[in-house]
Amino acid sequence: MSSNLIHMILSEKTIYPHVSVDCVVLGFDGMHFKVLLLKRTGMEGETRFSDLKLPGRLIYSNEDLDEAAQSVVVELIHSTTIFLHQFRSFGSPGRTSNPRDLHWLENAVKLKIGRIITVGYLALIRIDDKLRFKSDTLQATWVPVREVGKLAFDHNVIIQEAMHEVSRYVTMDPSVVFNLLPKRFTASQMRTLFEELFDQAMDVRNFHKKMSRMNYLVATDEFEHGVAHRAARFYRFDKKIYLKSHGGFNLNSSL
Amino acid sequence: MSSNLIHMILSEKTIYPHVSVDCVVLGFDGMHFKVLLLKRTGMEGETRFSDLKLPGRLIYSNEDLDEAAQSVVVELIHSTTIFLHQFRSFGSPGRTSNPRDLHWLENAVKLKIGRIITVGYLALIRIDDKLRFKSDTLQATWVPVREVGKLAFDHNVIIQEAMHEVSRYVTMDPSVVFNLLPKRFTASQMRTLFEELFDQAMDVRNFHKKMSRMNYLVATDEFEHGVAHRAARFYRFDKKIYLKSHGGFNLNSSL
DNA sequence: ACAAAAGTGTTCCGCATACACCCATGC
DNA sequence: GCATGGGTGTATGCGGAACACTTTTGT
Repeated sequence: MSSNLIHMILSEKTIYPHVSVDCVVLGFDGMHFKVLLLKRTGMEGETRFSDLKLPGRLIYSNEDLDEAAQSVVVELIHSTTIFLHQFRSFGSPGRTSNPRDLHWLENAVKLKIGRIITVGYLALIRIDDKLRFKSDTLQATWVPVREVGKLAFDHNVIIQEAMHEVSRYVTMDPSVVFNLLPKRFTASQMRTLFEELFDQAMDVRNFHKKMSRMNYLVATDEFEHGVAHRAARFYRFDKKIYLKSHGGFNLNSSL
Repeated sequence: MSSNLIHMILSEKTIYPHVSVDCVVLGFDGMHFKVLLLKRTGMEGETRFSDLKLPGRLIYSNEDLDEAAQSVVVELIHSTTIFLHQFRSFGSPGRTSNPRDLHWLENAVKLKIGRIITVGYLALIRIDDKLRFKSDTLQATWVPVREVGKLAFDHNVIIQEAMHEVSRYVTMDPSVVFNLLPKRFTASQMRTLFEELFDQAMDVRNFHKKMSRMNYLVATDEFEHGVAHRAARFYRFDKKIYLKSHGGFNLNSSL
C-alpha cells in the first residue's frame, strides 16, 4: 500500500469520501403524500436530542449501489417488488457540516467521518392493509411530506428533489401512480394524487375522461360502503392490458 | 483517528470507495452527435495499449461534485457558460474489474484503488468556430456517438445513459437544443438534431410549423452561400423572448 | 436541363380546457 | 330534507400526423 495513501488518511485530508445511499420511501394515503422517516437520537453537548432522518446507510465494500438501496428498503418493509430508482447524488462538502449530524454519525458507525456523498433513491410504496413494518424497534413513521420538519443532514433537500422526480416520472408515464394507489381505488383518490403531486386542482369531468381513455384502467363492480354520500366506484390497474399496449417500455420495472 | 479506520484501510477491505466525476461532453456538428473523449495509454502486461475514455477525475477532499465536474470541463474547453447537469451515479463494484483499467488508474493517481463510484455529468457544447480546446496535449477528440468503440471502464454505458438523458431534457424543454446548435442555424440542422436524438425521421412541413410556433425562434435575413441547391435561411434563438414566456422555469441555467 | 435540398398548406383527429347540474347516501 | 361528495356532456382550440409539389441554386 502506498505511503501516500496512509499519509493522506492520517492527515485527515483524505480524498476518500464515504458513500451512502438514502432512500426516499414515498406513500400516498388517499389524501396526502407521506415519506417514511426513522427516529434518530443523539447527544448535542450535554443534552439529548431526537429528530428524524431518511432510511439509509453507508455502502459495504463490495456492494452495488442498487443492492444497497434495495436492502435498506427491504429491511424496513415486507414487500414484493418495489418501484425503486436512483434519482441523484448529493455531494456538497457542507452537507455534513452540522456538528450534531457529524457526532451522531461517527458514534453510529464508529468511524471518523470527513464527508459523505450520498446517492438518493426513490421508492414508491402502496400504503394498504398488507403493509407491515418489519420491526417496531426501527421506529419508522410516515410523515406527510408537507409537514416534514427539519431533518438530519440535507435530507429535506433530498426529499424535495425526490418529489420533483416523482412528478417527472408520472409526467413521462402516468401508470407510475399505480405503485402508490391501493389495488382498488376510487377516481377521486387518483385525482387527489395528481392534484397533490402537481399542486394544482383538476377538473373532475376532464379527469374522468382522461381515466376512461386509459384502457388498462378497468372499472370494477365494487363501491364504497358506509359513506355519507353517493358511493364511489372502485377501479383497478390491469397490468396485462397495460403491457400489451405499452410493449416493454415502462418505468414500473423494479430493479 | 479511530484505529478501526486504519485497520480497515491497511487490510484493504476498506469501505472507503473512491468517488469520481465523469463528464459526457456532447456536441452536434450539424449532422451527428459527438462525444468528447480523451486518449489513454497504458501497459497491459508487456504490451502498450491506447484507447479512449471520458474526461473525469477523482474528486478532491473538500470539493463539491458540481464544482469538480465544472472544472473537468473548463480545463478542456474555453467556454462561457455551459449546460452541465448531473444525471446519475454508477457504482457497480464490477465497473473497475477490468485489470487494464485498474492498472492504468493506480498508475495515474499513484494510489491503491479498490473501487470507484462515479457521478455522471452531462455537458452540452456548441461546436462552432469559437470552440477551442485548451491544450493539444490533452488529446481530446470528438467521436460520433454511434461510432464510439469500446471505452475504458463502463464509459460506454455512461454515454448511453447520457444520451437518454438528453432526450428526456429535450422532451421536457425543447429549447435545450440551442445549447448544441450554432448561434445561427438552418431549419434542417435543427431537424436533423431532433431526428438523431429520437432516432426517427420527422416530416419537414410539420417541423417548420413547429418551429414557427416557437416565438423565441427568430428568422434572420441571412442565407447559406455556395450550396448546390436553394440556400437555407438561418434562424437564431432569442433568449430574452424565451425567458419572458417561460418565466424562470427552464433547464438551461448552468450550474 | 438536371440534380439536390429548401420551403410551403390543408385535412383530420385526439387531447386539453372550460363550464353546471343531477345523483346517491347517511344523518 | 339537507349536506356531502360522486358522477356526467358539450363546445372550442391547439397541436400532432399524414401527405405532394414548387422554388432556388450550382454544375
